Amino acid sequence: MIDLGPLQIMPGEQLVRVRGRTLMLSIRELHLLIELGRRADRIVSREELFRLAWGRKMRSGDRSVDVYVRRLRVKLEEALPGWRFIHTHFGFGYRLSPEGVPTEGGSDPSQSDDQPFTRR
Amino acid sequence: MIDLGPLQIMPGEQLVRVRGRTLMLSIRELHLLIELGRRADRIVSREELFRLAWGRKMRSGDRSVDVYVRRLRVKLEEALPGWRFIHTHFGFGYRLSPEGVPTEGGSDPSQSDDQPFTRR
DNA sequence: CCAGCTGATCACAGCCTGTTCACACCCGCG
DNA sequence: CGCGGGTGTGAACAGGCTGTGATCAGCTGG
Repeated sequence: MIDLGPLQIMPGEQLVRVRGRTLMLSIRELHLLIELGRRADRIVSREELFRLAWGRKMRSGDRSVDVYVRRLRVKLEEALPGWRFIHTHFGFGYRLSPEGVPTEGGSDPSQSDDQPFTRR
Repeated sequence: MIDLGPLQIMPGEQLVRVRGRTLMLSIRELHLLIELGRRADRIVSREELFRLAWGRKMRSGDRSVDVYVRRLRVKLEEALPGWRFIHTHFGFGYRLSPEGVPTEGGSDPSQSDDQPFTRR
């Protein structure tokens, strides 16, 4: 199991939990998140992400990864308002790492940091 | 990995961390910082820095290095208020070496408030 | 056959970045 | 003290890269 603060990814169980609550994800969304999770805190290129989650080579110009990242962001934001999980590295790819916001009644710092100190 | 106190440069991962938090840098900023890091504590001329980070010869009069040094300074200051990393050597070039805010050195009454906690 | 969902693509808007300028500021030197 | 050149900064630009909403077709269960 991959434990990322409030986010828990269980590849074996084929499910993801946020604060104990199971996230409803489609198979693609799930695989994408799992692969991102396996490389948490590291930058993963679109090509590699596609190869990992789709199992085949990405055709140049394919925006599928972007679209699914978007969908994951929506669902994650919905599950944990104010947190940011998937970070864009312009020209490189994406990186998964939980960043909570300090403006939460009760706060849940877990193990990661909070406060993204650079725009975006 | 290049470990410079609170600053960790990971050329392989294509990312830089400050106190464990990932710094959001553009490709140029990243390469420039990496090359500076590889020569930490040594003075590197603009020409060499440009050649290393841009991969080609610097045209005379090109201010790119200055501009990117500036941007790096802003992001580093933002990530670690009060610290100084990139030092200018007039007529020679730049040198990277982390220096925590010196509470000595004489006059510095205006900005005595360097570390506002650990950023909530 | 219909309704609901999901994967795959598009097209367009908007953001980010690498470059260049222009001008203020600072340094060493005569 | 006045210079001339080096350095610090803020902005403007053109393009490429991403974010996003919508559309379409294939499946599946009812």
